[in-house]
Amino acid sequence: MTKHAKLAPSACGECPIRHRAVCAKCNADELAELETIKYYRSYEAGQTILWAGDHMEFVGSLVSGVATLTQTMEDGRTQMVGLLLPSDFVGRPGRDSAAYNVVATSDVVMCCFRKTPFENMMASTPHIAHRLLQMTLDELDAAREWMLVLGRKTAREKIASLLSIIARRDATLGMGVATGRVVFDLPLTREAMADYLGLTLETVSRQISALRKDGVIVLEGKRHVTVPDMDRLMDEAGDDSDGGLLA
Amino acid sequence: MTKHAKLAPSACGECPIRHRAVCAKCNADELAELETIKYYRSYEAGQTILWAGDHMEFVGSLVSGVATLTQTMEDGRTQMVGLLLPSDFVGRPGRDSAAYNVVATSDVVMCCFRKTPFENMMASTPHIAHRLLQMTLDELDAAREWMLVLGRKTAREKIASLLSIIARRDATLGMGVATGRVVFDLPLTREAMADYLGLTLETVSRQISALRKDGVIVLEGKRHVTVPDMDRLMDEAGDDSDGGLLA
DNA sequence: TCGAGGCTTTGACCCAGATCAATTAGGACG
DNA sequence: CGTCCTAATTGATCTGGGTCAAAGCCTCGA
Repeated sequence: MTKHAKLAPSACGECPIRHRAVCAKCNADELAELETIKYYRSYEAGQTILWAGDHMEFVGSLVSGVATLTQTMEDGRTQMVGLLLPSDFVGRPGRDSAAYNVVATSDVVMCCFRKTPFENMMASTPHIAHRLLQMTLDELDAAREWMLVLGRKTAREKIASLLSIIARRDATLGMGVATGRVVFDLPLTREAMADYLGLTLETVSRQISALRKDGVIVLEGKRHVTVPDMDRLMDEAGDDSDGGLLA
Repeated sequence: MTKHAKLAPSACGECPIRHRAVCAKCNADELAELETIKYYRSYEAGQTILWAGDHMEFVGSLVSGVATLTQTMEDGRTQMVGLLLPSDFVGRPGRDSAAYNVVATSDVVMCCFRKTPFENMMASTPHIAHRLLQMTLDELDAAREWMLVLGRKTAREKIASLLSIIARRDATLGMGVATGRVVFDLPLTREAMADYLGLTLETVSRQISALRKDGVIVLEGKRHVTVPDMDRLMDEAGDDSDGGLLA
């Protein structure tokens, strides 16, 4: 999907480590140290990267691909609680196990930092600690934003919310704010969307069809989406907010 | 409600500042410094403590009473995204405005620290920064736990989840894990419960009646609840998890 | 003691979204 | 170029929870 190079603008263009997670201020010494504890991992679509409760040996960030955080009840009902897109952070500094299943939705490449050295570094460099706190607060805001979607929005509004979040995210990766015409590929199956939105996949399909019929979106194939008018979509989402979601 | 003194055991019993938020390691110097920037505020039931977007001049923790974090859509639909009970933390270190409305559900006393000095202190004392990160991660886990409740549970399970969380919380304030018989007072109106659970107040009322009829809970008046068998309640909640929620 | 007004409960009915069940695309591959 | 397999669409029907409406029940103040 998204190539590493394509990511750079949204992260930091001036240092060798391109991930927002760690290059808040680009101190050369810290970056050099980070390089020494860095490695890459890749996963295939469908593979579970971490099971809830698993010991975590790294923290890192997505380089390419899409992964989801999911929670499952014994009877099989599942709820996605976060969507990880390139440059998103994976891991819980200071915790030694995963809280949720992390599943690769497409082929995934992740940039990992070994956990203990990373945490030591965090303890000694306040601005990294601060950056992590801010990122965690962002995630918390996003999660709470999503609680409103799950608890109070209709199926149509839920779909529009999800589409506008993905569109916005994709568009701003390129640069600037998403307005007017936006084009992107859905990184999720209908079932994954349903799990995210607390719906069934049939309802997701029906509502997408309805939005298409009403001209809010244009579909080519199953995944390629054109939004002719971003404002219209945001309106359908019943959304005053300006961003949010995405772990 | 809960008196400050009653809180001490759940916080730190060995230092003059009893709030979990800040006494992670009880360094005397830090505590003395905290004392100099500390003050109290109180609010009446129903009063809005902060509006979303408000400038925040303090961070602090609840001493007594109950407050809620709520989000509202233009058409009036509202979703509660967090429940603040005594010892819970209020504020977003490093941010200068509130993300959600904070509303006092009962009369509230809050212990506040002036924001700038508190943040300076945080920047200079890594263990406080670390503690805040851990608390934020707890909140994030709780929020995501709640996403499962909102997205996938039935009305009955939602009610049981809320009751078991409040029961557990109340019981463990006293000490130990909540099992067997548990007694507590509901700190929320039916409407507030509905806003928390993404239901209507009528449905909340009906499901509470149903749980009473089935002997899962016993009610005296509208608010005083006895849970004869905590395991039974957790079972109704469809919950394998062990805690969670509560900002 | 008696209202008045705010919670709460309960009933009757309805509808958005779930469930069950076919069909219909798209690929990937021989 | 078929054919197999999985994702997606579409239809028919059912139901959990919403909506509207009418009592009940505390509490507080006169």
